[in-house]
Amino acid sequence: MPSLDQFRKRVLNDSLFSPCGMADALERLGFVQADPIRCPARAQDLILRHRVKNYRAGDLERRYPDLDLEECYLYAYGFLSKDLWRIVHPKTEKKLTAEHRKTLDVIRQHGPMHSKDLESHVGGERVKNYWGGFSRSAKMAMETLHNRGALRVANRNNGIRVYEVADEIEPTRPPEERLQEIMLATLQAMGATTRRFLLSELSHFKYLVESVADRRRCLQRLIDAGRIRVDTIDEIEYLSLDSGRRGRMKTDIVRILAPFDPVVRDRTRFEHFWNWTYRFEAYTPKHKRKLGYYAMPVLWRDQIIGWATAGVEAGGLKVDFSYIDRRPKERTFRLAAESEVNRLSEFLGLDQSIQEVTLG
DNA sequence: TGGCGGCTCATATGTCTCGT
DNA sequence: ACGAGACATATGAGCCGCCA
Repeated sequence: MPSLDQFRKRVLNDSLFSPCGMADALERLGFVQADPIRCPARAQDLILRHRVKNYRAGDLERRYPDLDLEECYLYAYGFLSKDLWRIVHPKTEKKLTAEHRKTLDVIRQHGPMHSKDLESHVGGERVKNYWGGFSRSAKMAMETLHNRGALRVANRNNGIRVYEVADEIEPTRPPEERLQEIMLATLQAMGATTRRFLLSELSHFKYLVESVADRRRCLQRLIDAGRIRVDTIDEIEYLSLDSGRRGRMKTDIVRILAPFDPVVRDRTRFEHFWNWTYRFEAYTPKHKRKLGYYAMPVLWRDQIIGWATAGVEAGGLKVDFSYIDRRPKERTFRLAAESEVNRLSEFLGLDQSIQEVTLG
């Protein structure tokens, strides 16, 4: 069995592969989580900039229509291949309501549509949304139909979805196999994780396999068949896919990671790896925050040493670093941190001459 | 026409309780 | 002990309408 140190390096290496072309990176990840908060950029962009050569904020949104991608809920909302999308869908066979059928007809007639344009056809009352705020009913209908697989996101306009009618999908494989494919894809995207985390992340796939016990058995069969590898580190059992690639960890690199980066997402694994509790506090009340609205973990070599917050002020990037323990003393750290801030600035298309960095 | 207020869109995690 | 489900929580950007 590998030591914690070896295992952590392997997980980082697998996830933070050398930057390549967009299509290759998307294939290697298989899924990229989306989040709309821009502080300083959307989660999908922050995730991809470490893995795609010369990535600029917004590239995924711009290239989405050509990349044969879909937006869909896997273990979270995000971007995935059409193949994987066809495994997630179709969902339950429940009949659509009259309102939903009408919505679908209108979009079929008019082609790709913005929820604003739909309002004139099906009305747009103000209704309570899933988040407790308010949305227009036309928008809600589109969201429901998208979730059911009847609509797809054609593209985004300034981050706002434009929907079109999706091709009807026939279930090609038995539900147990579909769930197993979803499990493998999730492991590929997230990297090593525990049975418990994987099963809880995928618990909404009840429409494929109803009971927890059966879902657990689906997972066990993958392990027994040797398709999932098991490592026990400090008595914690981790499941992962064997990528077969053994690159060497790039040395002397500082990386500012998104709150939903695959390296960060499993908070329990994060805690085990670095013995520090990271929290995403955008949705915690201001007075209870400890790290900040959108604190991003900072990886130095293979250690998480603290967090950074970033924002744009007067056209320039402003980054503040904070440390769990203390700032690494080496000069190489300062250079690497400055170089990461420059990369972030370039990715955002900002003027580097008005940049402000507080290294702490 | 410039500025401002207000609304909408985008979406997440963490914690608690209750039932098995 | 664990899973399900309810509930609470935030803010930047863009757009529209209104008024000075």
